[in-house]
Amino acid sequence: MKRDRVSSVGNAQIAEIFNTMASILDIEGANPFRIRAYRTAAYTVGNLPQNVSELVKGNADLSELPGIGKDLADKIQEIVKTGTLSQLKKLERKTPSSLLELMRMPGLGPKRVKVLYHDLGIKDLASLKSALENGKIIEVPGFGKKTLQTLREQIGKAEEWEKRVKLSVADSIAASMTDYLSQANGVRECVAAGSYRRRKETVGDLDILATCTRHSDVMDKFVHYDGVARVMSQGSTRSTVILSTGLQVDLRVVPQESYGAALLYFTGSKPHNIVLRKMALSRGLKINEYGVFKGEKRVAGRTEEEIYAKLGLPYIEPELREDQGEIEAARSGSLPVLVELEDMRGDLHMHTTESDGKSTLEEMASAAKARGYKYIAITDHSQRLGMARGLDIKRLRKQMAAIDKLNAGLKGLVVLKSSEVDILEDGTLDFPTEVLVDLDIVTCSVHSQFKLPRERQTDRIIRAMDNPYFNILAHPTGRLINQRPSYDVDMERVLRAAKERGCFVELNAYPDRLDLNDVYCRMAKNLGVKVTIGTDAHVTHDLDVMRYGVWQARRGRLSAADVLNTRTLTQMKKLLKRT
DNA sequence: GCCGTTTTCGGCCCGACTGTTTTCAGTCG
Repeated sequence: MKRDRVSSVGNAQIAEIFNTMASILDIEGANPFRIRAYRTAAYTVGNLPQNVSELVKGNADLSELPGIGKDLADKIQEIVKTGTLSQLKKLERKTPSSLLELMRMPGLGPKRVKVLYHDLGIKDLASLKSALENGKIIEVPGFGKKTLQTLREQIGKAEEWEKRVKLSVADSIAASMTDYLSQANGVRECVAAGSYRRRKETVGDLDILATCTRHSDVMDKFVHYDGVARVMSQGSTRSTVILSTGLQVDLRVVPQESYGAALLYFTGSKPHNIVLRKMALSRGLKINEYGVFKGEKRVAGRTEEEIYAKLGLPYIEPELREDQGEIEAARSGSLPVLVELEDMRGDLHMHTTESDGKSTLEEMASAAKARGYKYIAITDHSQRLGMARGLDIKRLRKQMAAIDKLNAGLKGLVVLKSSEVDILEDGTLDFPTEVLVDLDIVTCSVHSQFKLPRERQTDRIIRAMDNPYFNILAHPTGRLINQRPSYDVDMERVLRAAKERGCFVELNAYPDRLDLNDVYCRMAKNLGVKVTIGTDAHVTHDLDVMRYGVWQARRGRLSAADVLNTRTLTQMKKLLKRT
């Protein structure tokens, strides 16, 4: 099958153009629903598990996508064909897109940015800075002393706005804060909601929800938490603080009977909640964070299940709440049963002291056994990766013998012989066939030449898969969250190639990687490629990062059946066989 | 700009807190 791959317009690029359109229209004071339409479209396109460029080429009807009508479908066509949007260019002549950087500033929204631009010609952060210095802004209506104070404080801290922390970081902060707040007087429930509860790979701010008795000091305790650098706002039911790490934390307190409604509301996502609220309205009900109401009367709200039930829906797992088809699936009874940590029977990616790990083969094996695993694969690096003390053939053979010896004395756990084999620049593997044939599993990854053009990088990986001993593509995109972007690769083509050849892709659970991302997990599932969740552990306690991998898999809608290492060893070995 | 078991026009989710005012707009989630 010949595939057209000239397009370079990605979904993210289209989404960004629509978001820019929305913000500019917002500043111009356009119809708010028109603005929302652009944002909705950006969201839809940005989270789509297919490449929109491909859909355009296949003459698909884009207006069938949710929130996309004829007009936006045409605009997508234009962007795919030309890389730009003429209407955006036109708008930018009147309202420069540099104003968007002002909008990102805490306390500045569209209305104020518009006033600053029209009254004082402030069009970016630099001109705002000089205006703050020469005292001009005080003459503008709506800007008082306090606002200026905040702006002066924030202007030099652009890198801190909207800073998102990795899920693992949010996880530990959430644990210590909910622990601390639970000790306040009269606190009943206390949980972290928001994108943390939806297990997004990064978290912008932490949303904590508490229920308590009437005279609780939980709010007071919250603003006096040790790590608080600044109290942004403090009310009786909601407060916001900034921690010294820069993370924003919101605490919301509601009565006991509203717990479910508040949890639902605070977990989001916003688009998910909007759909639920609309559904409620069509049934003559109203949903807010206090409950489901029929007129003045609360008819549900204690639990989330109760609220979904009022809408005729089964419970929807937080990881699915993105308005990406989960509500339709709930309605039709086709929600996936998501994989759980308890489903995991083994871990197929870990290192030992033989390469760059910190624990020995025996230590890794006993730690895995303690976690209830039935099998693990030892995947030390191959010879090319000198930096990580990659094993040459001689050392690998020696390790294989050591594994045989270990297995002979092990009960309940099987250690599989494997290697994390480098994919060389020309797509060949770092070990010859006579070595690969003796391994139980061959895991392969890209550790060099990250800057290859998309076409060549994709071809390189697929050529590697042509090797009949190739089993698993590890950390398929090579990205490090907040540190290094993915190398340029056509993941859809890689996944199709994996499917054709009987290969698997890894969801690397290491918190800095979480690679595959959720969108690619869905793509893999849709294309019928099984995913293996591996920790890439370099020390025994790293085995515990499995839960982040499982969370990511759940966001990717994977069920246990979609995950290779939920299988028994026998079942897995059968699946690994390439015919 | 989207959308339709009430609708092809007239709707479009809902509430808290702040600052600047003096009854509320703007921002945020």
